[in-house]
Amino acid sequence: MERYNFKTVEDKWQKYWLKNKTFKSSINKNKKKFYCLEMFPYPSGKIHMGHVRNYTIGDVLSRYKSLKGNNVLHPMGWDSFGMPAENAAKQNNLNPKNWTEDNIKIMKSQLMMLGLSIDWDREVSTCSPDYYKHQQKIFLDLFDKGLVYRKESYVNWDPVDKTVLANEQVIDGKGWRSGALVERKKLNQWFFKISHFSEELLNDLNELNEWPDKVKIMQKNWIGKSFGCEIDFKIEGSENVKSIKCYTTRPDTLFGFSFLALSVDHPLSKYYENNKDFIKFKKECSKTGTTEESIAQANKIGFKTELLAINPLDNKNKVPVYFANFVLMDYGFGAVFGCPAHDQRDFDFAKKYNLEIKTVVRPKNEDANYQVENEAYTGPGKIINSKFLNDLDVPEKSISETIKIIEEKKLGKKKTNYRLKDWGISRQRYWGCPIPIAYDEKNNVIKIPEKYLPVKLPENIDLNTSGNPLDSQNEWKKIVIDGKICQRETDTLDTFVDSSWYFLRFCSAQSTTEPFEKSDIDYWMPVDQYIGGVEHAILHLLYSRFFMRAISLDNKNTKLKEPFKGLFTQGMVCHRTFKDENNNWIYPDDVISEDGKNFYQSKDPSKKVIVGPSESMSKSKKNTIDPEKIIKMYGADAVRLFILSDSPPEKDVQWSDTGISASYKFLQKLWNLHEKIILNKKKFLKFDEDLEKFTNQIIYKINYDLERFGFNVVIASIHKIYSFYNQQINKEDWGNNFEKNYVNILKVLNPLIPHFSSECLEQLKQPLQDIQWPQIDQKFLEKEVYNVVAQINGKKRKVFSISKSINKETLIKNIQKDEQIKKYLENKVLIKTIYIENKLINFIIK
RNA sequence: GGGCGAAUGGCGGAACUGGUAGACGCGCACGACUCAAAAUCGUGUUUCGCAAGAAAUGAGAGUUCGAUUCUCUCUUCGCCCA
Repeated sequence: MERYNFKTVEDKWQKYWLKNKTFKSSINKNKKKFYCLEMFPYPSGKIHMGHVRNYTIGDVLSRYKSLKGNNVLHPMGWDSFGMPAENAAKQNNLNPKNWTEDNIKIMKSQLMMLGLSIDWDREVSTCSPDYYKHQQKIFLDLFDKGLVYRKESYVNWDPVDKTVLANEQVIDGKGWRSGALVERKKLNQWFFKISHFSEELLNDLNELNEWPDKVKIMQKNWIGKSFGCEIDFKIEGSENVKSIKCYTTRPDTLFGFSFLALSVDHPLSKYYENNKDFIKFKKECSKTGTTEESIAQANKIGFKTELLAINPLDNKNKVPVYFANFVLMDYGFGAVFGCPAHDQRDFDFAKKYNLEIKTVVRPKNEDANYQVENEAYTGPGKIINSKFLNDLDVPEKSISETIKIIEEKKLGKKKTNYRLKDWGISRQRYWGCPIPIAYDEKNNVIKIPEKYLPVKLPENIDLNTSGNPLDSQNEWKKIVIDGKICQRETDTLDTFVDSSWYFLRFCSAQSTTEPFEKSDIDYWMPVDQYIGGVEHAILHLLYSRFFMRAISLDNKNTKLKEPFKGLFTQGMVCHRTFKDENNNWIYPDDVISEDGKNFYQSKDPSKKVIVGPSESMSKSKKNTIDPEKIIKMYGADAVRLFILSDSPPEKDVQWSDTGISASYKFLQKLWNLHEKIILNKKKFLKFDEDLEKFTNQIIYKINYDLERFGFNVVIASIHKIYSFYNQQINKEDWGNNFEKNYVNILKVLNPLIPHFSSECLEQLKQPLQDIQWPQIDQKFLEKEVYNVVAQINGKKRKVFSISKSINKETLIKNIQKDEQIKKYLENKVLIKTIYIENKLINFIIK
């Protein structure tokens, strides 16, 4: 017998699949299609275990669906624009394009090593002009539909690096690279009008019944629909201003009104442009970041104006008007009324400026003398101190009743508001898709005509300039359109744009003229199963849903709205963390242990290593395991088996060395079993019913578990298969149905350990084209003997093997006569007998 | 602070719509093979108890003949949002 040599076997089949284009997909209307997509990777250098898990899940599913007779589309590409390339290029004096392309080469070869069933003919890379020229077309299409616009907006500005920072590059209010305090700076920027679809994006979540509820709830909260009311506040104390419009979700707290706060960008700010104190205040405000979180955490500051706002429900109630740093121009009208007792921000602000804090809501368990003290009360209760609003239930009645009154008195009107803001897509970066726009001498916006597309990135570029490197590309910026000399837009598109339609491109990856073709997306879309990390639950998925709608809007060819029919979010891959005495992280590779309890540095075994908790693998904590190294050591099938075996796929999995080696050993055992089977020369005479039953039942179970993503349970079943068959081959007579059943088992193994399965099937002279999932014979699924549990007062006392044919009365009688049961029943009164067919009998006695 | 979810042996986890808790794997123990070790194979392995048996699914209550599963309260942890 030979040992299983995974190297030669895996290499052989990977070459075979590539050469035969086994996974090439094309439209076949006679077959049910299945579009399986995993979130494509950013080509950062090497694949990590997270990729291995993600793509293994997708691959098992694709192969399984294919065996089930589906026409499977399983493509792969590269999310290859983005900052890491630009940063790496800066540091190492390289070109981002070369850096990216080198990484793609490495990562592609690594994915090949995993034996994935990918149609590589459809490979796309978002940084390739072949891809982004179509994206520019889509941009112009959305522009024509009025879904793209330009406006002044704030960015995070690093005053030292003189560059715009993404939110995640701002750490504790400082630039991640320079450490400088980040400022808010206004720039003219491009936006997608995602808000046009707010209501639809929210409502249609209800139709996504193959999405995890968790993700739908997150999206719902992100869209943040709220009902409220816009109110006109009359203003005293100024010639210029007669009223200010506010939006509020809590009109019921109007009697607690003690100030009105405006955003520094509110139109009224123009009257204070020459006020030195205001200028100073505005500058102070610019130090607050642009995220909601940073604004919430920032110290609340205000600039008091001479204006007074009048409470629309109580003319005698006149309060000061402030400009305040916590009010955003993007939300409502950039003006809020302050009710300190029932809003924590307002409370903080009122405390600081000594404003009145008037309690108008009491919790249900307090009386009307209740007073808010150390913090705002935002919970439910009843209205107090509010004249005609008193005693209304908060929030059920109070808000709607107040709005009714406000509308009757014509003081304002009901309004729906969304937290979802339009999507800012301008990035002041080089390594992204150029925005196909230019400006003429009068700064008018000019679309770049289609014949000039793609707008390609210039290749020779100095990245070590401050700000956007494209700004200094004077030659590139110049373009003549219809005889007019124009300047190109130098901002590039947010990389989330690239990933918002790549699933469409995969359907027509080869089309040179169109981003995608009607016949292709009619057949392939939507994605039947999308698989990826939960970290993309909001932005990427929401943007893709927006894109599908934006493209479909007024489009004769497609009306599709939801790109992803099914969504699965997998958990992370975790590993223990290690540190040395000086609190430096250490790679698992540099750690040794003999007993699994005490750990030492492999370079210097006298030095102890401190073991930390298991956390998701990350480069910064150095708790990573290199997949390529592991594949080379144990083989792809073993890695696939392990990554699926230890935890359910939606939960985190712990990487363990003993786990992967167990998978490797198990494959050896399977191989030994296979060798014994094919070397056996025995004649098979009789039909073996036990074998037939076992095989049918286990395949039925595996099928059921695969459908529900229970991969870890599937692998438990495979272990059972091994034990069963290993016992079978020690029998004298194997049964004439042995090979048939064994071949079926090998087919079932194919999605999970494809190299191994293909090799075994080939040795048994099985055809390798169009392998079909075995047909289950229902008659072998039925059990003839059941285990029936006998309980006394709900407590298990004995288990009986009962044949199916026996009737209820006889069964109960027989069990009552049983020695062990009898002793419990003696001298007791039998009150009730509960009988569940083929499962249990419960005697209730007293 | 809000939302969502989780908690089961030494460890990862299993248990269909409420019906034998601990499948399967790891680890550990013992045995076989070996001069020995590794590898491999076999047996055992929730806890207490010699046993019969009893207890046990984060804690506490409830519904039920019967609860890991349903309801409520609490604790701890994770994720997302703020």
